[in-house]
Parts: sequence; structure tokens; C-alpha cells
Amino acid sequence: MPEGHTIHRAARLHRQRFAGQRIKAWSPQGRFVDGAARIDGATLSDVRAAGKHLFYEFDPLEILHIHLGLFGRFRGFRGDGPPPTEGTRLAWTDGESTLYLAGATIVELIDPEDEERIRGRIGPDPLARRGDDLDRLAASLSRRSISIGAALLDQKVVAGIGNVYRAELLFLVGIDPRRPAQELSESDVERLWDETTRQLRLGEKAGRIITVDPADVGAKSRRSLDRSERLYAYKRDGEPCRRCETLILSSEMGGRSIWWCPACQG
DNA sequence: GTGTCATGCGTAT
DNA sequence: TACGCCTGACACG
Repeated sequence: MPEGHTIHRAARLHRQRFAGQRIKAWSPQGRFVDGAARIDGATLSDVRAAGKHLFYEFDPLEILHIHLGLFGRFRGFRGDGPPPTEGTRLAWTDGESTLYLAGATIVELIDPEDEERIRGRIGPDPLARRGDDLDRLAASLSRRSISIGAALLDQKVVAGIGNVYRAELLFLVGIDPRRPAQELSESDVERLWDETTRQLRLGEKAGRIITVDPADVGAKSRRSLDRSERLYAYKRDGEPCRRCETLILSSEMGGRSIWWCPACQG
């Protein structure tokens, strides 16, 4: 569900499916009636993702800003699809496909300047790489007197990482989440950023988070991994590390639970 | 049916 | 640090 990979995937799929199409929009739940009326009959011209934010641009110009929060979810259907659930805030169709959105924290129409403001307050996005990302990340980490585990959940540090990726990425690069962000070496930061980019790209493609190397669980391919085999650390407290059998630990960090292997993540 | 939990985040204290 | 907000899935009786 909604970490950065989900958001970028939604942008890509919705652009493919609906860009250039005239949209009929409504709000089954009734909490976005006015907004839906403003995009009803407009043509979707572009869909952009930035970290965990989505921006849908319409012609005549309207910008729909969506943030899925913890529970937000899209559901897409060929044709009309089933009736929307009670919580469906926004529904639209172009006649060929139907899209439902429920549970999102933010569903609003904004001005272009608002989009810029939102983009300006988030950090480098591993799924929208720019040349200076690594420098921005290193500079940002060197300024923070918090643990790397807490830093990774801060969207100003990296835009798009959530609680699953934070645990998994730190496992993959062998860094203890409790280590002070400032103390990471240049090469630690570089490895972390490369792994972040790699994993989010894989997640965007697959539509789910799978970080485990199939060889570590005796499987042949990533696709064949069972749901219970896809992650190394997240929610595995008390279970043996998939690489060294040491029991996975957990604690609170940055207001959320985190899990790590005390042996692999020195 | 009820209770709990969740891949988020802003605001109040 | 706590709480509220958004919804739905699943465990439990």
C-alpha cells in the first residue's frame, strides 16, 4: 500500500489509462462533491508523483492533490466495476475504465503555487532522481541529531520512504537504525541511497514490497515468494534473521515500530 | 458483531 | 509524546 512506490505506480498507471481522456467524476461518499463537480467533464492532461504526493492536472486547469495517508487506496476496474464502497470519496470513469479512491488523508483541488510549495518541502525522491540528490541527502543527514532510523521517516530527508522500507533498507545496507544520522560515512550514505533507489524501483514495478533475495529463503524467484517470505526485518521480531538466524529485535523509533537484526546491522 | 491494527502525518500539549 | 483523522481487513467471540 502507500509508500513511494505505490504512489509513483499509481501515477504511471493512471496516466497510461486516463491521460487525454474526458473524465466523468463524482463523490459517492459525498465529502468531495464540489471538487468532483469541478473536474467532471474535464480532460486529464497529466499525472505527477512527488514522494507520497500525487498531482492530477486537468484541462480546463484544475490540479487535484491526493495524499493516501495510512489507509488510502485506489481501486481500478475495466468498465463500470462494482458499486463503490460507502467510503469512496472520489470516483471517475472515462467510459472505458473506472477508478475509486477511498481513505485518503488529502483529496483537494489546489493552485500551481501550492504544488510548488509541497514539492519544496520534501527531500530527494528516489523515484525521480536528480543529479544533486546524494549531496542533498548527505547534507540533510549531517545536520540531524537523530538516529538514522528516525531520519528515514522524515519526508524532508527522503521523500517516499515509509515504515516498511525504512526497516528493510537499513537491513539491506547493514546499518543499525539506532546509529546517529550524522555519523554515517560518505560511503554509508551512498550505499543507502543506491539501495533506496533500487528497492523503490523494484517495488514500483512489482506493485508490492519484496526485498528478500530468493536464495536466502531457498526460493527460485522473487515472484514465487510467499507473502510471509518477502521481507527481512519488518514485523519479524522474535523470528530468526533470514541470513544469520539471530533473532530480530524491535523497538520504537520516530514514533513507529522498527525491526532489525542485531548481528547483520552492526 | 466488536475490537484491533495498519506501509501517514498534522496539530496540540 | 499523544491524539485525531481517514477506511478496511482480519481475528476473535
